Amino acid sequence: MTETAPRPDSALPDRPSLEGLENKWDSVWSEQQLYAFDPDTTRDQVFSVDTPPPTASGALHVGHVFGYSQADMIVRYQRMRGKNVFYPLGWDDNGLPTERRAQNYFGVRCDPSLPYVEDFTPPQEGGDNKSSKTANQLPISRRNFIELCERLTAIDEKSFEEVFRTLGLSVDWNHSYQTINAHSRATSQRAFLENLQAGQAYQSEAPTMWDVTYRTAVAQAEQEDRDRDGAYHQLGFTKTDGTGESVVIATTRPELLPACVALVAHPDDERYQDLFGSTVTSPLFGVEVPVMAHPLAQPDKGAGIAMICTFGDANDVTWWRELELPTRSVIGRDGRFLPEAPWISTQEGQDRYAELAGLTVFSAQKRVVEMATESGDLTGEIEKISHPVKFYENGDKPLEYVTSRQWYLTNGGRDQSTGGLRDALIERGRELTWHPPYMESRYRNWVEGLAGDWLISRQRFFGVPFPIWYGVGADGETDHGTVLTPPVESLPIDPTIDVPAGFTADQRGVPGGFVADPDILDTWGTSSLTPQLAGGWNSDAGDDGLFGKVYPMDLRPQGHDIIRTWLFSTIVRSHLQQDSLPWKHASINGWILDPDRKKMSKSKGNVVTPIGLLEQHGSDGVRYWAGRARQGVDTAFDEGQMKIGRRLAIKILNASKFALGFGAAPVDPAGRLAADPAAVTDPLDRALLARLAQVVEQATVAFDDMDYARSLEVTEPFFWAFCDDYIELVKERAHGNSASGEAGAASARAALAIALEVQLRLFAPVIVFATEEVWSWWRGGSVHTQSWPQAAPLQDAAAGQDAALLDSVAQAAISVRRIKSDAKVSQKTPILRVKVVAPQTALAHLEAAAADLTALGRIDALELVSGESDDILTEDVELGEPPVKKPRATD
RNA sequence: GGGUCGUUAGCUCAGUUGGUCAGAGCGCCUGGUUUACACCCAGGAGGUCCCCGGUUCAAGUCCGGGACGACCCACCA
Repeated sequence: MTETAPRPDSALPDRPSLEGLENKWDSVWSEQQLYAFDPDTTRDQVFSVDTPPPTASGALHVGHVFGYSQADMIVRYQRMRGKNVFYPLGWDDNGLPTERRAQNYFGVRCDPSLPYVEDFTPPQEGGDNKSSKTANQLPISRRNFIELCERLTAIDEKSFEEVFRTLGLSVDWNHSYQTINAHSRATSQRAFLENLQAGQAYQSEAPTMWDVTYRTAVAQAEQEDRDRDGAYHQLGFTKTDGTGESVVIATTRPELLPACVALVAHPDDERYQDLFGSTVTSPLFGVEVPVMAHPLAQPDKGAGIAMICTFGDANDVTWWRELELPTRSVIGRDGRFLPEAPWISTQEGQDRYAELAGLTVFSAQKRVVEMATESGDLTGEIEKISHPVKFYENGDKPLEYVTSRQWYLTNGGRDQSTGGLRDALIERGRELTWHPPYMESRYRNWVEGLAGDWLISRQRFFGVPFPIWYGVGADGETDHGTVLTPPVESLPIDPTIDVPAGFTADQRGVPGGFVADPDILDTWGTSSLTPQLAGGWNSDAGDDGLFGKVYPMDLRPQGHDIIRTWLFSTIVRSHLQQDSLPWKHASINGWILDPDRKKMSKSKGNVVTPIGLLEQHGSDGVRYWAGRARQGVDTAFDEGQMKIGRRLAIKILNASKFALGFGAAPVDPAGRLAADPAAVTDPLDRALLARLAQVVEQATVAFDDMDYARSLEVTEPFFWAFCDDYIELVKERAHGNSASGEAGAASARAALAIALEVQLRLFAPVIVFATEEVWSWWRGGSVHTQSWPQAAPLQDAAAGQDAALLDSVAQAAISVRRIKSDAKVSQKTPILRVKVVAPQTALAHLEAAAADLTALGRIDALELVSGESDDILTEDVELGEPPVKKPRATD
């Protein structure tokens, strides 16, 4: 690019302003395709970013703005370092949030039994209230429902993109993707089929955590604990040795009494030694169950002896499996008691169970307690407690264990052997470079604590269907052992519509035919593949294809709250699929806390929507707030910081206008700097460039470690000193009003141009709009595609001048200014005479810059003398008359 | 119960490998209509660096113990 001299003053705006810069520059960047990935490239030239796609359903959170801004700073730095940046941003529109939003927005709900309706018009559009009551929603077919979901996500994604553009994210929108579109569905299905073939995906009929509201299985990563009130109920079981003695157990789930399959105590518990191997009968239902020993039983909990039911909690599952107990399920998929309990052999027991059939868990508990109170089997006090209960993170009823056939993907939870999958995944965590490094331990903790493989099937509608069918036997029963798969070329498929090879549509569901797997994949089952989705693994995977040029990605930016979910599941998929890490670096951003140090979240009603902030403080102001926060550190929501950022952006505009207004600087023949370094002859000017070289070095070291905050932290104070001290000092000289004449003016103008241009580059990753605006006043192209500044040319221009000169002069300036502040007179007041006392080293500096210092202080007679103190002091001051004040316009 | 992070000025936070590290901004106080900027400028006051030990010539900084706060995980009979 050819260097251009600063344009004449007329090119500079009279009153520069931040208003409207976002729209102005977003349009230009978009039109010029400034952030477009260049496909003609090799992997080593590329810096690729795998951003977790946001869920476009619902409100955009200020946390998005925070984290995405930070990632964008790292990306912009890499672009300026000459990398060919691959920075797509997709939309995670696959899954439950979209379903729920579509239900509210259109006033519908999915009923898969209904037929598809052509040209369907939903009962409402734009609803957002609490019309989610099922009764008010129109039931529609699955296909109609999915069409509405897709319509809604298109609307939402458009508005999100507007916000991100306004924020100044340097995303290549040409490479945007959706996790529910055909390419993503095909990719997800192909990955699953390959997992299936490799034995990494398997089906199993087992007790799983089940949400009775959504009627779907729920994976470990989607569960959370909530404190709920409960109570210990003491129930007496009767010994069968003829003594009629009772064994009292304590339970918080008395309603599960009919599902009891055994009692269990610790093998070393002396109180129960005689009972092990014997049997007891349950109260109310009279079912005979064995008393068994197992080390998991805790002598100090409850009564020290527990009833095992199928299933109340994770211990029940363990005991049931390890003690090889029968299954007696009482709770159905709708959370209500099942109609029959055939293992109950007494008529009295059957009559009592009949009262429970069809009841919810809550009602059944009430009824069982009543019955046990009447019969006298409930003994002692009911002890109320508060205890943690597992919930689906989106649900409002406790999870229940339900036995069902589900699909699992290996994730190390069951392979804890040395050198097994779990170890391999922990090792992947070590390979990844974490920013900040301590975040790795969160990953490791989670992997080490996994209780089982990844349950990836969901009994929902809007999502990626399992691309499989099962054979139907001659008896009409589904044969889950016969899994029929489609060829990869046919993906994506919907097995409820498409037909497996070798069958015809009329064989669906008939003996000897086939039946579709009715489930969809966990939304993480697709969103864990974002590097593959964005990188074109399933469409452009050859050595010369896109995937070979961008994968593994360089950077994964995300919040620490989704390390255990998104980050982990993505590592699992890449490990299984590509035998590699999905990315080299993970940059982990913190959370936004409200002023009370609580996490900001929708449910707490303290969420601030970002668009208003961007308008009020300017995108540069908001980005500055994000840029001051370090990676991984939870950060207070602080509009004060945004105001400071806005002030900085305005200052950049004003200072630039001023620095460029002194007239044209000599052109650098070598073209490496904004002006001719040979013209920089004044010691003060050289000291400025020497200091700036140090700043460039520090900022570069910081950014190489992805530490945008540190870079900003060294750049910002330099800039303020540049404005308040340096510019003030050289003002007169730059105008040519100095004894040094034209040579002195040329030196100042060159130094101003060089320093300003370098600072614009240093600020560009953070303050994207104001820097671009200034750049456009006098330079060609965009600041965002310039190279990151280098220290060496600045050092050369400084010609060995010690940067400390700048500090000495700044200190002297403070002393001189203090004279007038203390005297409470205007800084314009002349100083007739002053003696400045400085240590020997500083004295030489002051002598070199004496002319600029006298201009700054309006000093007539300046005497520089050597002193003992380390400080720079003033003596023998004689102030002149303050300038005449103009009379005020009023009063 | 296990793990991780934090505690520095009224507030929000920097303080690399122990040696100008007692810092910045905001807020506060005192001044200034200074032709780049009143969305400004100049000057100033403010701190037992959570506590207790230890290592060292020297400790916000390293080690041990503790307190408080935040988050993740586990426990749910």
